[in-house]
Amino acid sequence: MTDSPTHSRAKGASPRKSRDRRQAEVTRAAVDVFSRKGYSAASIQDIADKVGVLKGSLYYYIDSKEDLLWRVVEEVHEHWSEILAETEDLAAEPVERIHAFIKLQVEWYLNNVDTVNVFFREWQYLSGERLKEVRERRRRYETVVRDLLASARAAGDVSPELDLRYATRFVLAAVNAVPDWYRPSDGEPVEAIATANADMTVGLLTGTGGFSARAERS
Amino acid sequence: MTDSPTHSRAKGASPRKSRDRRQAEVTRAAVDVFSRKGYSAASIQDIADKVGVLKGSLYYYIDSKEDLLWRVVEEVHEHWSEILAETEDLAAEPVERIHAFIKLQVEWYLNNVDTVNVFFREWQYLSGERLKEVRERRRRYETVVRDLLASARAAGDVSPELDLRYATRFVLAAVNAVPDWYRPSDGEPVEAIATANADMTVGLLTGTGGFSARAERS
Amino acid sequence: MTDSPTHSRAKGASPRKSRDRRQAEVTRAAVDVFSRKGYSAASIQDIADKVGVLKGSLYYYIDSKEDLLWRVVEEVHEHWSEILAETEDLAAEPVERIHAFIKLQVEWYLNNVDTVNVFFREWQYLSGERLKEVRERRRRYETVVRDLLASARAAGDVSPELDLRYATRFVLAAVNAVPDWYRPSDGEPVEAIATANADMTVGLLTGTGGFSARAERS
Amino acid sequence: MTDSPTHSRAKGASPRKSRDRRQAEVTRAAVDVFSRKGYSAASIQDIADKVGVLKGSLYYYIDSKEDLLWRVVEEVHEHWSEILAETEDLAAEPVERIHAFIKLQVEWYLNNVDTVNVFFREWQYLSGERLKEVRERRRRYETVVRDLLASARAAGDVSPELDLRYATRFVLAAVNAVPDWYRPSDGEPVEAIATANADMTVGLLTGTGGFSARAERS
DNA sequence: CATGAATGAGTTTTCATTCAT
DNA sequence: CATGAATGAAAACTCATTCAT
Repeated sequence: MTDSPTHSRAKGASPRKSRDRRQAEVTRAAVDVFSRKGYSAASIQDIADKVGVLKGSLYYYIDSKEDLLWRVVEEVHEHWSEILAETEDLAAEPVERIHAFIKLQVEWYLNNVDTVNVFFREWQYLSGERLKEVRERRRRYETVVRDLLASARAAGDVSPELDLRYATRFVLAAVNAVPDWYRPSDGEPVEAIATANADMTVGLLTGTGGFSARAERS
Repeated sequence: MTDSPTHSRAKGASPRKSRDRRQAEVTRAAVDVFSRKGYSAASIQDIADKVGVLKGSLYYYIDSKEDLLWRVVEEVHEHWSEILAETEDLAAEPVERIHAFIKLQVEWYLNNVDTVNVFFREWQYLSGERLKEVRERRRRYETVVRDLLASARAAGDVSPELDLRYATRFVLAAVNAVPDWYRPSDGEPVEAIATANADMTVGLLTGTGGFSARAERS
Repeated sequence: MTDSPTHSRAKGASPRKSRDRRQAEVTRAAVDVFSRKGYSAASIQDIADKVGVLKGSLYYYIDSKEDLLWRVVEEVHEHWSEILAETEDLAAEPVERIHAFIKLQVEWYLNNVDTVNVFFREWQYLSGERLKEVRERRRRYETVVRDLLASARAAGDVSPELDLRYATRFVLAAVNAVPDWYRPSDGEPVEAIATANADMTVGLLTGTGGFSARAERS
Repeated sequence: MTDSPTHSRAKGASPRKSRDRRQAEVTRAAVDVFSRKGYSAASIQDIADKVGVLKGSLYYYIDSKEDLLWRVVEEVHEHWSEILAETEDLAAEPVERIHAFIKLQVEWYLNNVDTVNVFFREWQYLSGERLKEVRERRRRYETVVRDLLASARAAGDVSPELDLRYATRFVLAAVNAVPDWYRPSDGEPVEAIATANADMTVGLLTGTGGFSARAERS
């Protein structure tokens, strides 16, 4: 009821920081549990166990289970904002921008496999305003990618007959599918995978090479 | 439509048939509910409501909730068996067999979007022996596809440097992703999508064409 | 709806007899299941399985689950009536009548272990009038046994200080406990056990011998 | 009655103690309900009602219904361990040790009639490892009793012809049967019953007296 | 007689959430 | 901040019983 911050901060960081650290810890635990069990099947208990506090104590950091999912989703949203901005800021030919985009995207996805997997598999369990927001973000994200492709087409780098709808789906599928089969234990360097993927996809779009070429390049 | 094989049943189908019909009805309801809510979040109640019986009555047709998921999974397994057999029986060049395989696969996936989606999203919720079996089936399925690609490589239709692991994943990702974005309401004919997909993927593998070429062919 | 007994009796016994046979079969199955699982834990399904009919079909032979328990109880009741009558009819000294009673009782109990076990363990699950009747029968049974002991005391065969309440309980405990540890597979002849038990108990009452003497006699 | 060991708890006991008290309360309720309805027929609801909490709340204290039964069983197991140790520690003649054992046993059984009744009637509903453990404990318990009798025989206190198997069963039956007919409301002092039972059984074994003698001694 | 199908009330168990201390 | 305790709604599943055919 009465908060005396000075008293409780004898040693260690500020309470603000400590709280943030806890928050992050909780989110990380949620990502881990959700990615292994799935959002619906996971229980608050599982996450509390992972964090090492009692179930009830979690509610100091969250308002609801959905909250936890929302944070995961927000992480991806934020990343999307950044990557789209970065890509747009790039002073380069459309095709190169596309290549950069794919590479960055795959790289981040691979470095955050669990987060990404939870995002793609579970976002539909959000409700109300939040559900609407994910839908909207996804729509915008797709639009940006489509625009990217459109500008490449306008620049004459890809066939003028390219069906944008198909191509967009294809590019996104190629990127999104990666965390589905990626196993960190395989030891393949993230960067190599990302480059290979970008090379290949761009080669596909421009007609300068497909699979057969991939090996030679990498 | 209903044939009464014996004279012993004036009206109504044989109990055997009626039961089978019910069973199928229940499975269909399960596919529908699971695909909309996800296996974990779906309740037996939901399915009973859909079928129009009481919750408890469902258990006349099933042994457990997992049973329902299992049936969905089995449908896909059976289809896989068939399609792999069909593909192998095909007296044709490897590349053509690959093309046929992809086309058949995409076609069936699109005609059974919900079933396929439930399969790919929820199979992990199976337990025990069943879980093992899906894993095993998936492994075998992948092996067959890889062998298909290998024979195309051996026949000289694709670059000898093709990395089979990558290529297999890629082909499967392309095929599996389709039901993810397909909306029957879009009105695109299933066959066209399937052909386009097969054309494109084969083009990719053989290096004879990528996206730019797709539009020209179709 | 229409019963045509003549039609269905082409071969085999009269429908009446066939029905009785079925009834007995059902009761036997019930005894078996109840004695292994306990009345509450046993399901009608278990019994139907054992008989080899569908659950619903059982209800042609019974009105309720309790019915089945009741039949088992009645079997014991009938046996009690018989044995008590037999004992009373015996023209012999009280002590000999007691001896005969115990021997007969143990013998029958051992030949009907399951029935007896179900009776003693489950009678309390009866309800209403039936519950009252078992209580009453048990009371009467005990009274008769007590009277038997009383007459032995009156005849001077046992100490005049014998506490009838104790002695009755003791005799009954000795008799009732037998089916608890008896295993038919042990191969001990029923009659030997019964005689030993009777000898011992009578020896105890009359003070002419206890355990040490048992071995010598048998 | 409640001691507050530290000053940190103005009112109410320590959480540890309070929890233990609740646990005990729950177990007591279970004993009561199980002994009246039988384990299978009793419902978690019944027990929750008795404790005065909601059904779901019970699961804060237990893991499953079987858990409750297990606690009852454990109580008896622990008592057995103690009584067997006490008996073995006794520096006395075998016969006296037997007498002491029976007296202690009957006394405890009578002071814990419900617990004991639940134990003997319901232990078979345990499953898995627990079921095995009860069986093993029962076996060991019987072995110890048999050894007790064997040493009495070796000491020459009982007939060398005593059949140990019979005698063990008999002694146990006599002891175990007591809670079956004991009604606390009858007002008979527990100690008197225990002594009488021990006297009688020992008398039987040694041949120094049976029923007739009991009354004189008590 | 027997079956297949359904019912509906009840069972055990889980779980997100709350809140006084 | 954290805990212990409780809540209450909902989940999966069971089962005695009924009944039209």
